[in-house]
Amino acid sequence: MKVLNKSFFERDTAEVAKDLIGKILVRRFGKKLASGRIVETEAYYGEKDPASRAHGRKKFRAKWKECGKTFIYMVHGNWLLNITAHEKGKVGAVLIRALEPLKGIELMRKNRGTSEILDLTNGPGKLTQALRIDKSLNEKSVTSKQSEIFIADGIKLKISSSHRIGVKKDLRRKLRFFAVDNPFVSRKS
DNA sequence: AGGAAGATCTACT
DNA sequence: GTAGATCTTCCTA
Repeated sequence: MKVLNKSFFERDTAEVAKDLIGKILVRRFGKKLASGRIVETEAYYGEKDPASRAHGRKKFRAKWKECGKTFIYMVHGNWLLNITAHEKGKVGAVLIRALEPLKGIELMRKNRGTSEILDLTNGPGKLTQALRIDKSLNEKSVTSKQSEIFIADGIKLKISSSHRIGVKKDLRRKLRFFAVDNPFVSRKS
């Protein structure tokens, strides 16, 4: 299993978001691993993006400086998982919106309290529940196999794009990317 | 103290 | 498929 290195994340945020489709998100529990294929992402920019957490907030902009790190925060009672990714001198992060469960499915079932596989990780708040991701994993590097959370190379999937979901003030650009015809994508269009 | 935030679940038409 | 309650942390007053 090949782990993505830091340079992968040091590119334009939307490019990284698109390229993350088909990659494998791995969660380490000591020696045990749980994993899922990334099938849906969204790109968030900094000051020019009104929907971004970094918008108008110096504190976050400073934290986003380094690429390839987790950025986790709570919205409506759900933890959402982002990975910082941007070109040098810019600001941006990629939100992981949905996974296709690969390993550790039993564990995910337990964490989610449902046996329905399609319902385990088909949403940003759901996948963090399934993989037990919360604030304690904030600002961890995802570029090392030893990390509690990291991203490995995967396969190429057919990708489509759309506008972001749930944001009040979206940009004109389409910044959501998802795998075509994958049942784990949270929404069709 | 109050409200907003990248959502989810349930209960209906 | 839509509508409403509820979820928990952080930011602003």
